[in-house]
Amino acid sequence: MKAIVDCNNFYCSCERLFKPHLDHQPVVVLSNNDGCIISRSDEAKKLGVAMAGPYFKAKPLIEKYNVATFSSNYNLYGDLSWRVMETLRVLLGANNVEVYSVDEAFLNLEGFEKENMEELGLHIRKTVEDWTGIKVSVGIAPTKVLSKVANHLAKKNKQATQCVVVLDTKEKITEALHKTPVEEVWGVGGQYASKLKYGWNIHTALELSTLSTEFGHKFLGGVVGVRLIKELRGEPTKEIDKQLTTKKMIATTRMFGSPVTDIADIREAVATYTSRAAEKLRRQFSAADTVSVFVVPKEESHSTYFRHGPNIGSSVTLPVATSSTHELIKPAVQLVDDLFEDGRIYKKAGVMLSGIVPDTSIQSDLFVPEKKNNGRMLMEMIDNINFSQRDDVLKFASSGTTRDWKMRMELRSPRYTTRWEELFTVK
DNA sequence: TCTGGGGTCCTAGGACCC
DNA sequence: TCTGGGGTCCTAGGACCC
Repeated sequence: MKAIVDCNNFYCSCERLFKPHLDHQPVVVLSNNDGCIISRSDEAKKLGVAMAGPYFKAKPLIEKYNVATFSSNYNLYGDLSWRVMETLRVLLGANNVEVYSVDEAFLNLEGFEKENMEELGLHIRKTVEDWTGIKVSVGIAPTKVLSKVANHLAKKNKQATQCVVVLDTKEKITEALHKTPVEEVWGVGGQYASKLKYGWNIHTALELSTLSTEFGHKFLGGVVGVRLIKELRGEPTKEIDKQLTTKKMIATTRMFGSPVTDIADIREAVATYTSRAAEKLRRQFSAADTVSVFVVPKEESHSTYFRHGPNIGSSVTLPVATSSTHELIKPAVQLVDDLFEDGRIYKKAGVMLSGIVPDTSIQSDLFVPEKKNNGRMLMEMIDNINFSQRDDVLKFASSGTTRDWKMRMELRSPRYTTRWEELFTVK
């Protein structure tokens, strides 16, 4: 059996942890630049605040009902996420925990099968809440896709289920699938959902599970669709179980806080993003040989639908893969100079690292003199200090200090758990 | 006026090779 | 009169996830 543990309204819960007076009050958390709403408390959902909708559109509703609103505080969320995942690792063993996202983890429950699954689920939920203060929902079923279905049902009816749903018999699975609209199935997005409903009159997960795998192959993304249907039927598929350990691409991209016209600002931003991407690279003990940079100019929008402008990008392949920040910054900034056009207004830039290989087996190049690996120790030292603070305390000079392009974060709460000077005080 | 920032996988089609 | 077939690698684009 497999389980998914999912934090309830994670970012909102993190904010509430230090503001207990907000329990049972509507709360929302905004994306970078305070652009979109990315987390809503149950109360905010009930008021009709739209998920992933732009903040400015929801503002009248938010002000009318006095919804508590926060900018994203990733230092806080990252630290609490780490605590939740550690708790799961203590409970089930690190090998049985697959962190899927900041607020979700899959659990392998083989070896725990003999115990009562319901009890196990309740125990997990209670322990995580006791140790971290974060409420979670648990879905348990034979496959990952079905455990997601179980988790949805747990969240939909928190009172009755106590946030734990187990699908361990054919009858329970059939009933659960019958109650689940097709668009709520993990792996069915907007495109497939409307095709299924309006094209083929498929409305529930149960109906979807009865379709042939050939149908899945033809209309739901090839082998992806085949896996989806099999998993819904309770047949685990190997590919979906494979844990992703090292990333094949690492990106850091941001909208600017305000539009930028000065190449110096873009150079600084790209240098900063490169530092961040290189850190991610070193965290997974990898090196990269390809650096890509893109910029996005601001464009007039005439359509009523929101569209991102085109990315104008370019990339360069280095003779040798590296994970050193300074070796990656140089080509990245060079690419900015190639791409930048005087007189244009830019709203976003990004850096992507690819051609990723393990750091230990970097292919050496005959024509590049072998370097002493003294940069590595420096990098590790910087990473350790910055990680302990969950922020950049140390950075490269090319990242700049003026930061005209930096994000807006007007409503951010204190970094309670990672900064001494922002510790929570008890009166 | 104001719409995030990561990632993944898959397919199709073109270039190129033998 | 006759004009293969199979393989690899790369890129772009589409779909999905949180």
